[in-house]
Amino acid sequence: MTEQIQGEIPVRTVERLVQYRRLLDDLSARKVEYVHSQEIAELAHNSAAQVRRDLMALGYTGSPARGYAVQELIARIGGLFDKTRDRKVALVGLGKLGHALLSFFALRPAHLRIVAAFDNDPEKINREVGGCMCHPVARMPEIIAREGITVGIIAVPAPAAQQVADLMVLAGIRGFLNFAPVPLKVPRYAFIDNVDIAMKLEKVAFFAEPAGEKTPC
Amino acid sequence: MTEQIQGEIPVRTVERLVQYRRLLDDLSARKVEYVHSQEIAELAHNSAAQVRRDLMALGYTGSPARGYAVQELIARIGGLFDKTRDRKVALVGLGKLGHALLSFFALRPAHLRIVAAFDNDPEKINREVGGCMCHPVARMPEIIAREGITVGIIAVPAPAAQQVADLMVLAGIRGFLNFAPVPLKVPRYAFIDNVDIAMKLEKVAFFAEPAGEKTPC
DNA sequence: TAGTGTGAAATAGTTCACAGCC
DNA sequence: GGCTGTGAACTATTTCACACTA
Repeated sequence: MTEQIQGEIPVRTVERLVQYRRLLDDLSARKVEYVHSQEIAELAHNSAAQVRRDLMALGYTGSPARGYAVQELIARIGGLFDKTRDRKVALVGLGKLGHALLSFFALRPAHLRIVAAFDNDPEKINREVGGCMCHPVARMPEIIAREGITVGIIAVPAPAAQQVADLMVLAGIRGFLNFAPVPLKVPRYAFIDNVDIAMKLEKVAFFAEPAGEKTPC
Repeated sequence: MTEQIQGEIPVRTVERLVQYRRLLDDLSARKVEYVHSQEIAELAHNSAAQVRRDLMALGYTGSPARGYAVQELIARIGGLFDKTRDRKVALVGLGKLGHALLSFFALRPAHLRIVAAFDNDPEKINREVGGCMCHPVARMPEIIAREGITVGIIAVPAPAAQQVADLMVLAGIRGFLNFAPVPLKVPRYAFIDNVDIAMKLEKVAFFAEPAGEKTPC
């Protein structure tokens, strides 16, 4: 919907590869050496054909007899994401959500670090929040440029989101993760993905049929 | 991917309708009475044909001359989501993310209330967190059944997620919003949607091309 | 005459099916 | 014999195009 592709690998495939990597790390920890598309498919809840397609996108080819070498696959996927290794991330908006994201991302994808946070609340400015200095939004262009940040997380209220996004584009951000519940306009060469949590919850509530008081299969 | 449809309205359409409702509320606040598909399309960043299709799903038909009546549309979309009005929500997992979600949802979709939170951390049990009592996971079935909760948010670490989901299904939850980075298995009659924030960030980083230091259009 | 409703075309994405290999 | 790689079929979703209406 709001995702402009620019690589040759489809967005969906990349999503699944991230997922596969987790599964493979898990298998690797359990000393599994080879794995078949079927097994990955079951773990990831999709079809074996899909898995094969996705893995083919890596240019890695498995052997019919033993399947795919776990270590090799991890290396391939790691190689693909290697270019994201030194990407720095900026977070704008230190409300409840921004706060949570900050502490959340402090741990999870180890190779992506939030190196700067921005907010306009005087209470927060120039104080360290979750291991990260909070700067005023006005200093954003300067700091983003200096640090060479290319990825930005938008966690500001909806009315401010577009303005913030524009600033970030100008400052050099090329990838956006937008938590504000509005669609943002960014240039074609930037990539944006939206996470609309409130919408997701409404959707889930909508499709949750309480009538169906069936017993589990 | 992990979304099992059971209504007659496509999932994507529901997502967009939630979005449209926000836009319409906005227009309504600005005393706009009629709106054309074109205008909604521009605000929502998609095509006019798409908007017309989506609105047709409501069974509401606009007039060529004036377009769609804003109030009427709001009423229709409201009517569609009316069945979600009294849905109660349970949150499992009061880590950083769970905490943020709790305070986030305390405000946002006013008609969906988190009425119970669960965690196994003795530090949190039986204390009020963000206006909501935190109970031990063991009491989940009892409380969910008593309160008639049908929607659940899973914000526990990945290894515990499936187990928690199973418990919730047994307790009567029929809609899941899963923040754990693992695909969960739920019965066909339950609806599940995943929000994998870490994956999203990796994706954005992957597609953010710092090379493209082009000037904005 | 601009804008709607909708069939038809186009496109994207997923699954099927089978040749080839180990 | 079972599994991979891949063209072909299929499905879902979006866009196009145009008759129709206020």
